[in-house]
Amino acid sequence: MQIGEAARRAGLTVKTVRYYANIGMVTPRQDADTGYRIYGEDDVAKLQFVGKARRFDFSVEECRELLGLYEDRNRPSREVKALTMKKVADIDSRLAELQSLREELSGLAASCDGDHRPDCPILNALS
Amino acid sequence: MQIGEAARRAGLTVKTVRYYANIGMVTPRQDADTGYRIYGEDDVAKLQFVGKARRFDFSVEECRELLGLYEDRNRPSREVKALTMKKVADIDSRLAELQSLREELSGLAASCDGDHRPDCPILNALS
DNA sequence: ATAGGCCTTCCCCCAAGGGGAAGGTAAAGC
DNA sequence: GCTTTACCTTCCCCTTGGGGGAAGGCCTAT
Repeated sequence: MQIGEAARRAGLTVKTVRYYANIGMVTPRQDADTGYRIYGEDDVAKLQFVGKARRFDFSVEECRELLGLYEDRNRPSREVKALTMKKVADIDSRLAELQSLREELSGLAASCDGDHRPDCPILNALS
Repeated sequence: MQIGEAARRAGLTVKTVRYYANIGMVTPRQDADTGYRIYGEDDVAKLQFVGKARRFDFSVEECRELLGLYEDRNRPSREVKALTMKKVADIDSRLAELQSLREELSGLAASCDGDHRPDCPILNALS
C-alpha cells in the first residue's frame, strides 16, 4: 500500500511516517518506477507500535530501541522492563518538579489580590 | 558593566543574555566604539526577573509580558494574577497527563516478569 | 611582542515533525 | 485526447530556547 493508507491505518500523519522512513526507523521498500514508498502489513504493525510507544512518551530513540527488542524473538523481557521503569522514573522526577512548581505558583497567586491596584506580590517575588 | 558580569550577577549564561538582547527582551545600550553591550543595574534587575520567571516555567513570550507588567507602575495586579493562574492551569493539565501515563506504564512494568525469557506483556501491549 | 581574557557576529545543531512549494503519476470524467 | 483530482516525491524553512564553536576585534599584563 502507499504511504497515505499506511499512515491512516497507523493513526499517524504522512509527514510523520515519511520522517520515520528518513531516520531509518520504519523503512518501506521503494517502487523503482515511481519512487513511491510501498508499505506492507509488517510495516504498518511497526508504525502502530511506534505510534503507541510515542504516545507513552518514549522518545524516538527509545522507540527505536523498543522496536529492536520487539523484533528480536529472543530478547529477555528484562531489557524491556528496564527501559519502561527508567521511563517511569523520568516521569516521576518530572512530576515532582511540576508539583513543586505548582505549589509555588499557586501560593503566589493566592497572595495576590488580583484587583485594579498595581500592588502585586507575584511581581515582587520575581524581582 | 559588560555582558559577562551582568550574566554572572543574573545567574544566566552569556549566550542567554545575548539571546535576550537579540529578541528585544532586555536591551542594553551599546558602546559606539567597541560595539560591546553595556548593562546597567536596571538591566541586571530585569535579567534576574526574567531568570526567575523562566525557572517558574513561564515561556519567553510570557516573560516578555510579565516584564511589561513589571515595568508598568500602574498595571492592575489582576493581569499578573490571571497570567499566573493560567500557568497553574497549564501545569495542572500537564500533571494529569503525566500521572495517567505513569499509571499505565507502571502497570505494564508490573505485569512483566523482567527475566531472561522473551515473553513480554509490555511489548504485547504496544503491538 | 605576545599571551590571556574579554567581547563581537555568524553559522550550524538539538526534537519531532509541520507547512508549503514545485513537480511527477495514476485514475476518473468529459 | 484533455483536464481535474488525488495521490505521491524531494526540498527548504519554521518551531523553543538557547549551546557550541569559528573567526576576529579589544584591552591589559608580562
